[in-house]
Amino acid sequence: MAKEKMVTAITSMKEDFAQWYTDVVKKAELIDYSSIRGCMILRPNGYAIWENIRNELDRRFKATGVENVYMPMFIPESLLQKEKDHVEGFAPEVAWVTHGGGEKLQERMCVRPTSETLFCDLYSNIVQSYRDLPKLYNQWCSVVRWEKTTRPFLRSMEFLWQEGHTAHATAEEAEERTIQMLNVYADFCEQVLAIPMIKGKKTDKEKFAGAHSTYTIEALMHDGKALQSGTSHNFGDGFAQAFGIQYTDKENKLQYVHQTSWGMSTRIIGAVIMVHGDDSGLVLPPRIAPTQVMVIPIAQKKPGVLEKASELKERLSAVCRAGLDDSDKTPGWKFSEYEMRGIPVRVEIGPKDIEAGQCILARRDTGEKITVALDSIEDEVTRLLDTIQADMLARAAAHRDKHTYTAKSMEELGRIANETPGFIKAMWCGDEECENKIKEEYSVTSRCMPFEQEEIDDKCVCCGKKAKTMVYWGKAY
RNA sequence: CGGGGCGUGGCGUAGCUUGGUAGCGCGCUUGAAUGGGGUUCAAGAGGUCGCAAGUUCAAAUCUUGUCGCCCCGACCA
Repeated sequence: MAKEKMVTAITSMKEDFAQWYTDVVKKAELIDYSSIRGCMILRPNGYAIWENIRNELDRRFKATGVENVYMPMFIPESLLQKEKDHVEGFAPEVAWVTHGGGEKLQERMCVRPTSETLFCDLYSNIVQSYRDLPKLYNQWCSVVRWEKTTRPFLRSMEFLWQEGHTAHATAEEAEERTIQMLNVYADFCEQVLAIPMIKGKKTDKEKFAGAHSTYTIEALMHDGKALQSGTSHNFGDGFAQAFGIQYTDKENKLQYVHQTSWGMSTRIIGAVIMVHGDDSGLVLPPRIAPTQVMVIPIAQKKPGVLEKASELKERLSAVCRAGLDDSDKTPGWKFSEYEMRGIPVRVEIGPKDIEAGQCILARRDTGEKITVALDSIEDEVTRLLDTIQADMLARAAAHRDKHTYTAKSMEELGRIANETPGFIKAMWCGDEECENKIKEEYSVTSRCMPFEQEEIDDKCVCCGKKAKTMVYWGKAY
């Protein structure tokens, strides 16, 4: 009977994946909807995950020499207009400020949809000499895009992210940095979020507005849809020319800088949910979980139980992020609640255990329960958290591999797209016409041209002409 | 922006076709017994039915408008 109640709380993935997703974000109390259209409230459970992501990423950025700054949230229209492709790409989805203090503004300002233009404006002022380079700046902020339809984490009108903006003396250095940051993202996702990524380059059609080239990491969700999880752009000297960012080189010649930008947003939390979650709710990888271990006392009013549980929590706090629920809810209720919230390990301790000098550890990812001696609890929990982290990555990788297909013909590609959602590897001639045709016919888009290429065939899957690259195709969020 | 669905105590809903002033479950509060998978019993508190106009003696119910949310497409991190 208890089980029945649990499954009614969250729609099963199989029944309706979209509804399952919405149920999880709400029931795990990650977000709440706000009274502003398309904007979400990050509640403590959700924001804590973002804080952990931010801390971990920030540490990794700084290890590569990046410094943090903060830019204004408003961009004057004239500044936004400077780079042609960039405006065209973003103009349809910017929010405009037209009045201030009751007065109409002489020049309207947009709320930043991204800050390339502001960074370029800054760089044009502070870069004079080759000695001023490189500039490796990053900012943590929110941006606004006037989206038509929104979903928690995946697409909201305002979202939190980081945007890194760098300026370099040479094209080679810029390209190197672009790839370096893509690798930072991919490593972070695999090691911390336990999400395996496909690294690759976007086709011209899919690249960022104003970019020379865009690199991406792509993940596969449980329902077989792809999610672009982070991007790194090489701008070449396009923005530098538009904004006049020039420096004097060693030969006393004026040169344009070469720039990059790279970003990861709260969208990545959507990936964590959709890669690891199950019908009981969220499943958090230990390294990102705000609470890694929750101690649940059984029969807590019996003498000595709460004291022992509290002592256990204190001991565990020395080796991990531990919590104790001593509320007067029943144990069964607590079990379900913390499963829904995705806490990796649960410790059960009751009178019988105390007498036997042991406790029970339950894994969130597999549901497995083991009995361990209280004496060695720190070691056992530490090891179990590592095991869970590794197993989650392995499972996600196995799922992705199982749902990665190859297609040698349009028919095959179409059949896979319609019947077995996942990544589809297929050869491509490089012609945008073929790319468009595949999208129109099967509503799959090119996810990326992976760094790890395979020669599936020598012909383009669409037109049959000589193939240039292998492309990952898929339905995307 | 197209197509579909939905707004009724905190949450989930019944009532709407055929107008007569709102019922149920969960949750919440208090007390007691429980406690190893959402425990049981008892007593309580809580709603201008999304908003605005209109029709009517009378509107949750009918009409019009409006706002919002969810899902599916087209566009984007």
